Amino acid sequence: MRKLKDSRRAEIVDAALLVAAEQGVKAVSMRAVAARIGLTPMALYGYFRNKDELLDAIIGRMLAEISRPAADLGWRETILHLAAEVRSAARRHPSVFPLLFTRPAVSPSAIMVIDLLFDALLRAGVEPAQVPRMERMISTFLIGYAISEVGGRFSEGSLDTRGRRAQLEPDLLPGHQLLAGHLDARVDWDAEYQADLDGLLDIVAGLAARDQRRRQPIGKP
Amino acid sequence: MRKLKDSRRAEIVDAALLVAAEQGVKAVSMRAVAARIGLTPMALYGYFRNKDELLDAIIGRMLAEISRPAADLGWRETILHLAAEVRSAARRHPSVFPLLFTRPAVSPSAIMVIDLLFDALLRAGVEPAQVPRMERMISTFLIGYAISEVGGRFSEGSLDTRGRRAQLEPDLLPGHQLLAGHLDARVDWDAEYQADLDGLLDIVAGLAARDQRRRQPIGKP
DNA sequence: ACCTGAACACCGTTCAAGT
DNA sequence: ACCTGAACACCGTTCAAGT
Repeated sequence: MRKLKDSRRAEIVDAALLVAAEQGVKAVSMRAVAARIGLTPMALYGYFRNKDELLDAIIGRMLAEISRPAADLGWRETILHLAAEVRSAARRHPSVFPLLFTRPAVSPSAIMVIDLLFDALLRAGVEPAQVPRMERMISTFLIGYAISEVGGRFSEGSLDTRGRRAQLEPDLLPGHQLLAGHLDARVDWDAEYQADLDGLLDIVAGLAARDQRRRQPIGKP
Repeated sequence: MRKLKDSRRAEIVDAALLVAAEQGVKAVSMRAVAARIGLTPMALYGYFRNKDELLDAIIGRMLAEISRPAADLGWRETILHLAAEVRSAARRHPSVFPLLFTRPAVSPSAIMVIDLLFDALLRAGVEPAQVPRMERMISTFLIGYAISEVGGRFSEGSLDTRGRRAQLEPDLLPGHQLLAGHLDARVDWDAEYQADLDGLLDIVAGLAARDQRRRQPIGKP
């Protein structure tokens, strides 16, 4: 039932994703998307109530590419898998990814990721009451990092600016001179992501250990 | 020199900030901003090359409200001060803040914050080579968290969705049931921010301690 | 130096109409 | 059921002109 309607919907979302990839999110207009598949702008309103709903569908489509981690992975490996998937989704859809921070995550695929994180945190031994907080922290980091990497906040321009400042105004702040050599260094994003993520997972592990000690009376191993 | 021009510029940025506060960033158009101070849209092009440059000026204006931490604060307190300032800037300008993640941070006020973080991390004892990475991690968290809080990613809607799902599909994922009671709980953002930030600062402290041990041969206290 | 008017090539969305 | 046409109230930006 309504299979035709669904495939039309998918066709529209695909077209929108293409327009975004080729000309940026700014260029995703009802008119441009419709034109790409030979329709009139008004035809889209049979499938999406308005443009925001179309944008939400694009987000959902992008997150749908995230693969489920194998069920036999440990909690740490599960989170690492999801982190890698989120990051590669961002790299595949750099112009669309920033939309994630702009609207609440309600698509089925977003909820899948959240649920998998919940499950991993519970398996890590984090107290249930702390699990939503930890999930928020981890997903904030995952999305924030990916956006910064693809969206330009850490772009070459800004790094250059920082490095140049260190050379031009050496006594700006005590210690800034010390950093001069490191500010313009080529960044190894993979290594940095890994290191930061390890740090976060250490927080999780530490919290879990503390929670377990509390639940287990002293003396009982 | 060119004092008149500067004050006109400031007047325009103020107007843009007002329009954003009252009707959202979407409503910030050259036409609307100009109209608010009795000008023609074209008059703005004497002060800003285009709309993007006006948006950058808005970001700079918002970050300029961030106060410098007292010079005698410890590294931890310095970072906590900046974190609180960033967060309250986000709460003061919820519609404008998300722009931060959208463009590189090159305004003088953004650079001030970055420099102060650099300085704090050096004082914490973090190896200079690790300082830029740590700064990226902390600022990613600060901005990401603030955007999530004000921008709707953690909005009531999405929390409701998660909680409702736990009740409707109890066997969705093992353990999801355990969380049901916590998903709809009212979130204490202040406490959560504080706790997460403490976790991050612990990473910094841990890294610093390791770096210092390495620089200091064993046996020498 | 600072601003305006008119114009161009776009937007999202509503409504009524077509097949 | 699915789509189109015309219209409305908007955009950013260019160019030439005004004072």
